[in-house]
Amino acid sequence: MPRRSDATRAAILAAARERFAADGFERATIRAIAAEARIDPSMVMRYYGNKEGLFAAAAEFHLHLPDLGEAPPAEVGERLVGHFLHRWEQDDTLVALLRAAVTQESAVDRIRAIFAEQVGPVAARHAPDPAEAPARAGLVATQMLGFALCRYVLRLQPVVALDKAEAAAWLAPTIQRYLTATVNSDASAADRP
Amino acid sequence: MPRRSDATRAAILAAARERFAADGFERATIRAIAAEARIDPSMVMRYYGNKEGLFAAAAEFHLHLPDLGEAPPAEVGERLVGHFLHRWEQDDTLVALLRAAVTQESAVDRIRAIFAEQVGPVAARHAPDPAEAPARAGLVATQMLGFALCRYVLRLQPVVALDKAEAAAWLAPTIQRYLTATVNSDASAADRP
DNA sequence: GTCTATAATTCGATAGAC
DNA sequence: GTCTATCGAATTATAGAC
Repeated sequence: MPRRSDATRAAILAAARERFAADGFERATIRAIAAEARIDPSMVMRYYGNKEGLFAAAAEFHLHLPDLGEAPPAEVGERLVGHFLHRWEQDDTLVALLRAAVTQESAVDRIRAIFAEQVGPVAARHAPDPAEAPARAGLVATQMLGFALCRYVLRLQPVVALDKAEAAAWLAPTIQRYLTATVNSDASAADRP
Repeated sequence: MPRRSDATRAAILAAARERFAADGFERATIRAIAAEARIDPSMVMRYYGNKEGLFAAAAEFHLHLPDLGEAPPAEVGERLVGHFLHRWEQDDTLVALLRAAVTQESAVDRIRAIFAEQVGPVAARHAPDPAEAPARAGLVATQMLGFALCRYVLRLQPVVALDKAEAAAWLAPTIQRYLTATVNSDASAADRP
């Protein structure tokens, strides 16, 4: 049953995501979050106990990956990259997680879980050997999180300048290889004109 | 001319790199850095003015990339990846930069400069069109910084478990393609068995 | 050069009136 | 549920004795 305070709670979480994403865990103050939500700081404590609890609630995140089980194997990389690029711009949660992960172990745990539970199965479905799924999901993480880091946190100009189609064209073959390539196959494919 | 206090300054910088790398900019306190350097906290202030100045001094970083001008074009990715993997384990500076970049704009500037000034020329030398060098260096940054993030900061188990040879085998073709591939060439090369 | 003492902030968290 | 007032802790930074 919806509580009367649900609107307030939602406003707090939205403000928290915004501040955590923009400033990181340490610099985002409860006072600033409360101000942005136009609410009293003590309400935040009342609802979420402490700053860590607030972050945990704000950093709830699902990739909502589509079912790639029926996708043509050759298009898995492309579809996964497309979904990632789209998902990041829906809200600030992943950027907040990324920024907070530097000092908050709970943020790291969340990111770990996302790739293990949400990307892992995709890797298990498409890897030559399902036992390699964790390693392949990890490699996907290095590229996708690295892209998000450079684009949204570090704001490296050449990376920010890429539009989504360009970014997808560069990243999709990488992800495709991490998910499906046999070790050392195609290791030098890129060299051929 | 070397000052008498140079040994002290070096000890402070080494301790600073260690604490910044382990805890990030906010959580690494001047007190803790001074304690690790076995020196009085006020000395740190005396030498470096403030925490920001200390960080700037500690985050001086050079990749020391070898000259890849004479390298076989097909091996540029492999060599660059090998050098990166080796360089990270020499000291904590890059990890410190990565951790601090979340809240310190000066750390971001440093990272930007590293890729623009140190990786950019490699890209300019080997890209089909030198005008694309910044974009290609940026793509290299997404993968190499993403790998460092997952391995040293987030410590994702499957990524930590890779030994250097395995990591290089996976990453080298990616970097090779970002540096040298014509757009859309080899986009589906990884699909072939 | 080195250390003590402390100023000046800032923030998370709590107590309690209404 | 909401707000005021404030505590207590931690930190950067400074002033000044030795």
